Amino acid sequence: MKNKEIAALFYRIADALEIKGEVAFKVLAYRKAASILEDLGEDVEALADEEKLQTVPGIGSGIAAKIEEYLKTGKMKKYEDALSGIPESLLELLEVRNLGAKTVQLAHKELGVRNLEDLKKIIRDGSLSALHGMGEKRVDNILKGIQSYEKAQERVPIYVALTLAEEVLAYMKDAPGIKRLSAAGSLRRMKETVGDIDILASGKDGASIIRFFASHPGVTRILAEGTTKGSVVMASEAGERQVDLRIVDDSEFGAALQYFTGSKAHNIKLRGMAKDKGLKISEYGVFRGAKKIAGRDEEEVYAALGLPLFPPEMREDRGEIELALEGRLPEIVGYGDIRGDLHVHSDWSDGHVTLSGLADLAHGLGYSYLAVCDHSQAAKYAGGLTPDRLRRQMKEITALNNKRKGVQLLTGTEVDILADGSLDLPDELLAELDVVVASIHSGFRKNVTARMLKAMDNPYLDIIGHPSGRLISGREGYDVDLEAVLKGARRLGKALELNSYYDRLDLNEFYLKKSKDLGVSISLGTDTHSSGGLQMMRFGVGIARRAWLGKNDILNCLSLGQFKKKMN
DNA sequence: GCCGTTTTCGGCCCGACTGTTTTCAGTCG
Repeated sequence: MKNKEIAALFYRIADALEIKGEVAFKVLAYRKAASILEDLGEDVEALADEEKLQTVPGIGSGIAAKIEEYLKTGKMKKYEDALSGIPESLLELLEVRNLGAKTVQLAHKELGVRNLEDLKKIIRDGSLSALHGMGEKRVDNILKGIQSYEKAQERVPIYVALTLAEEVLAYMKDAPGIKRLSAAGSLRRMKETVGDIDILASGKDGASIIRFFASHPGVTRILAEGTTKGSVVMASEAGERQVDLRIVDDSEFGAALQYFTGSKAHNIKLRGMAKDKGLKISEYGVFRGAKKIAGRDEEEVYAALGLPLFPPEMREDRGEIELALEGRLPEIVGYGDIRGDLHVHSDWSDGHVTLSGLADLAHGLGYSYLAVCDHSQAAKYAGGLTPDRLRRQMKEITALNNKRKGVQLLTGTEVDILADGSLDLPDELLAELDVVVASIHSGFRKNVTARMLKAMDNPYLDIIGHPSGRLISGREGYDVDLEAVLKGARRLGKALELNSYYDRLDLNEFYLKKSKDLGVSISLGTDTHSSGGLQMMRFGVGIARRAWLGKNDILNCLSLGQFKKKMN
């Protein structure tokens, strides 16, 4: 797939044009096209082959032609034109906070700045502050921007962000005069990775609330401390994170929450709609002329535009607004709809929790079942189970189930898909298990698609585990044609896993959406190895919601009875 | 550059803050 590659080109064209002072809307159009390509579930090359590029909103004739040119020739003339006279190293300066295109252009033209080192030099020697419109404070702010840029604030996995945010939210409950409090931004939309953490609060005395915020013991640096906005840097599990707090009046909380939750694309579409209706929408409310007609709750804000309250996870401008206008917004799975966990390891292989310990944890979450899926023998590094040991484990599970009420442990395995596509346990044993998850754990580049398809031919296989094999923190994943796997799963009536461990979230939201469209069932499993692992289910559900999955698309929304029937 | 049941031209989301200004440009979210 060349989606990301082409998106990167468009981002750079946008940056270069912006520095050159091109009309803002053109720059915006390139940037929008880039972000659409990045998020596109489909292969841009396939779209181009079918001459369907222009059916994607945001891609018009101009961009489509450039994509086709690049696919055909490996070059894009517009890219070369845009970048001419602009050193590539200049583009990255736009990443520096408090430094925008205008200033970059000025520094480049007047002082010959070509990169970050040049920029630092002209700040040191005072030549930047001598330029028109550049005072001491502006230069000072740019310097601060450089410092934080050099600390490289990359996006972190949702788990890291949510853990930190929930800690801050708990702390902020005791802030003076605080009324309502919520996380916002991509965190609230449950994106798989999060940049800055945005928190919104309502209350009367903004200044003292923000003072309270800034004196949180985990704060390592205060970036801004005003009366409506505070911004700090805090330590987290994955290095430093910026946390922003906004304070609004309680009567504006809904409008502000809607606004700061985004996404940007979703909000822009809403604003356009509002305008067509003669309304204006901002973070302070919905207005007809000077009269405010909504703002207290998000529901009220959406209702003023004739729209239902969208779950935050759906607010991406991927067609949700249009569907809602037709009254066809799908009902998506809720966090409380999960009845069990379908991928859990015990201390029989490489997990740390005993079988009864797992049952206790599941009981605590209100589950009615939990599938014990330890590794099979080929996974020697993980203490995989031989057929004999698995039989013994099955006996112990049965005994445990007879002893206790409430949660049922299901017998299962996460069996390796071997090099030839066969499974690492004999069929007659697989036949006795309640749940068979099959995964690739070795040979990531060797015939993965064919092996998965062959594995699915096995009548006892129920679920393909972590089908793409990617790790969000870095590993690319298998060399696999997921489209073919999806189609195979549909043909053979198999389910695919949404591995809900935060660093996997695999399948990702785009293939989940495709699975839903094809009618392929999805199984949520946390791949738990430790006592905290079962808590990862919320990330899986969050991603499932982002993919618009409903209860009926997910195996573990079934009751125990329904599930067992389906597995037979 | 994109887009269109008022448009194929003329719009394109909105507001705050900051710093630099004599009324506004740049940057950010």
